[in-house]
Amino acid sequence: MSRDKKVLIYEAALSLVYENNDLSAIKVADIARRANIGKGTVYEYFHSKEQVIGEALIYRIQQGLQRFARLLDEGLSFKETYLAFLRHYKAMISKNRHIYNLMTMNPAHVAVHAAVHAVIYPRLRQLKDQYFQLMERLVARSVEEGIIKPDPDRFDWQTAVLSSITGIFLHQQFPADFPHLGDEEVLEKAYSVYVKLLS
Amino acid sequence: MSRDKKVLIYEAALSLVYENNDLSAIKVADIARRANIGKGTVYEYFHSKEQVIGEALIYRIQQGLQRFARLLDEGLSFKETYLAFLRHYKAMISKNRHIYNLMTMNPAHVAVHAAVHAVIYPRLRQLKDQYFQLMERLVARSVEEGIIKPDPDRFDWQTAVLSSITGIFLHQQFPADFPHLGDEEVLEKAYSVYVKLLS
Amino acid sequence: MSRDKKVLIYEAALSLVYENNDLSAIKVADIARRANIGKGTVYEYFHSKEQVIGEALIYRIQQGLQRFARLLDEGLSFKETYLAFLRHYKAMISKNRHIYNLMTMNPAHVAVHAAVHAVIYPRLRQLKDQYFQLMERLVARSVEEGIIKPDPDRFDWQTAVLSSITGIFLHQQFPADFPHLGDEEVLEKAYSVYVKLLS
Amino acid sequence: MSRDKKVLIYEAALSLVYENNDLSAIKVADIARRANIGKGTVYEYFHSKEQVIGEALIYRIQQGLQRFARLLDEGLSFKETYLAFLRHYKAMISKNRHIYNLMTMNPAHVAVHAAVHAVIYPRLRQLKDQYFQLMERLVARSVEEGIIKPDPDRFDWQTAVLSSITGIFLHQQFPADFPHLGDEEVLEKAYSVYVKLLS
DNA sequence: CATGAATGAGACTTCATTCAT
DNA sequence: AATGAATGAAGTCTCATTCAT
Repeated sequence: MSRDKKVLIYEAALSLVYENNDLSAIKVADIARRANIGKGTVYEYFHSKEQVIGEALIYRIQQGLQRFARLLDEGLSFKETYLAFLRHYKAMISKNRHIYNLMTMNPAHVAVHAAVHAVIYPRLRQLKDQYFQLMERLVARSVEEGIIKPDPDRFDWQTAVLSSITGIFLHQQFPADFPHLGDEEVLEKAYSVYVKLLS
Repeated sequence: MSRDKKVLIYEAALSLVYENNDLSAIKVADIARRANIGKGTVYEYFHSKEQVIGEALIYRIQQGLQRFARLLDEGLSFKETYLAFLRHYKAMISKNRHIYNLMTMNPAHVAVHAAVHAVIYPRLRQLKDQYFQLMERLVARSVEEGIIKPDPDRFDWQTAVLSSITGIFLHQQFPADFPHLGDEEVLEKAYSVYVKLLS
Repeated sequence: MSRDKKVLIYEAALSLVYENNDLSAIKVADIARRANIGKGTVYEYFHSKEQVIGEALIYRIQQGLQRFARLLDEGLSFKETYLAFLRHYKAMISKNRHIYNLMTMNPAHVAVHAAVHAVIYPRLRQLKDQYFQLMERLVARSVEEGIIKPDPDRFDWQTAVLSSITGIFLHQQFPADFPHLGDEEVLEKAYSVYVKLLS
Repeated sequence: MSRDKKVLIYEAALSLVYENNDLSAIKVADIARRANIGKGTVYEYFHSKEQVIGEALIYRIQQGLQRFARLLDEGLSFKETYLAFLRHYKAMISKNRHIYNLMTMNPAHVAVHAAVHAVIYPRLRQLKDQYFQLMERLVARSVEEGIIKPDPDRFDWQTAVLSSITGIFLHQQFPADFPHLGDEEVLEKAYSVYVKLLS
């Protein structure tokens, strides 16, 4: 019961995260209203607003990891898997714009409220490791299929994956700059970035 | 005199942006204290806190653009110029961690307070165009020097540049993951990402 | 429950209106303290300070109208009713001096803060109409009793009533100027003003 | 020189009093701008904002008294003088509406900021006496001309004069209620109120 | 368990007043 | 004498959190 209610609150908080683009603009009252519960009830399950949002973000990341793990188990080819992975990223990015926009222009932009960060940080490191472990399985598959050279450097393949994602971001953020490029073409390009960097 | 005082306030605000990692956590009182002026003085020069922070960010971006433009005029080789550009980025990123950290793990993270964004947005587009125009000059130089293939696609070279930066980010954020890589090696790798993607 | 708390706040605000003689000098903190509630609670029931004060004034006017209506239903003679009406006015005036004082000396004096006025205005017109409708009933009674001429002009009887009130004001404001006049004599004079103007 | 500058500031303040309908909404910066002088200059001539506004009001009242005195010396008939007096009142009222509107509906409305009042009060009493002395001369003339009964009671003639003014107010505030009445007719009615009450 | 009314700390912003020029 | 940049006290309003029901 307690588990369900927590998830209900997570989903409410996340839907607001997607809409607001600024974590500190999210109010406890909003979360409660979105979840159709009383404001006080939120505090039956969490100590603070920051804990709600922080845990909600972690919850979403974990979902992404599970989905990624399931995708890896489907036995698809590397390319199919990689494209599915990128498509998922694309979908997530589209829920919350502005991110890339500001980031590339000036690194002096900001990610999360310090208090939320304090909640997330201890578990984020571990989630990141899980994430890259899954990614490593995917990379291994591309080696097995002979698509890239064997035994790529850890830094190189991580850069390669992030570069693929970067292309996706770029297209998503400034579609008007690339009228000649359709969604599928961008995915192909992103795939080819990976291949080029690791061949 | 108005100009000097505004710059004083910009610098105070930016120093807090670097420290705080969350724009809405910055208080006008902090900015004033940091600038060694009274709270009310801030409002002699700006209409709102959001305007202060928004314009301060734009000010910093413009500084970066000027610096980039000067760098391009120094007549260095492409590689020297590109590495200098990446070094500058690296320095800026180091002032404000967390950005990449959260962004790559989950795009459901957030950039700026809506009110700040409203101040920035109208001018950001234009600054981005200037930025990419300068970048285009740099790319052209790499073509002239025969380092990459002629006439690269707009999307491809933008992706290539951003991928170089991505590698820098990665190393900066998780140095512990790459104990074998020194700063200069990472810059070389970032350079080679650009070359590989556009050859 | 919302209703009771609103009335509590109205009464607190009105007691301050009576004391302060300047609406914009009233602070939300004062209202809250007077009502024995927290500052924030005021904002649970009202959007702004101006709304509190504006609605409180309307509330008091409505009370006066209800009282007036009840008085009319008591079946007293015209003179008894009219004197009771004037006595009530007198009591209200005594709560807030200065009004007449300044008004008659120079019309360049001011009534209410613009923001309060914006709250009041839309409903004030309607309340005024109710007020004059009740007054019309009273006037009709004086006709029935043969005290004044039938079918008095609207402007004339309104002027007559206000002139009665004016006498009351005058006595209230400058009692030292009229040491020979007791309260009841003034009421008699005010009554006779009405009769003289409409006979 | 000092005198001229003070008058300049008085006029600026008064023009704002007429516009604002709420004394505490008037800012020193506004007064200075309106007078085309620096904000600091205001404080060369006055100790506080309240002193500026308070003295400006007194200045205007004194002007009215002088004008009234001059009018009395013109040797016009009582009726001509009385109508001229009422016309002047009418003109002043029209500069600042809302006054009557609120006053008659609820005496719980407010006149002036307490601090302004403190400036005005000591001199207002004396001005009022001057005002009623002039008025007494006017009343005496109506006796001489045989328009009213000799030796009217002080309270009665003050009430009569104020009742005349009340009619003017009424018409000014709610012109839509009296479409059948023109400006001159109202003045005639106001005159006749005086006559009826004192005959 | 669930609620939401009540709270008050804390942030933004205004503006009368000062004072160095 | 005149100025207006600088100031900070003071006031409005928000919202996370509590707690009695």
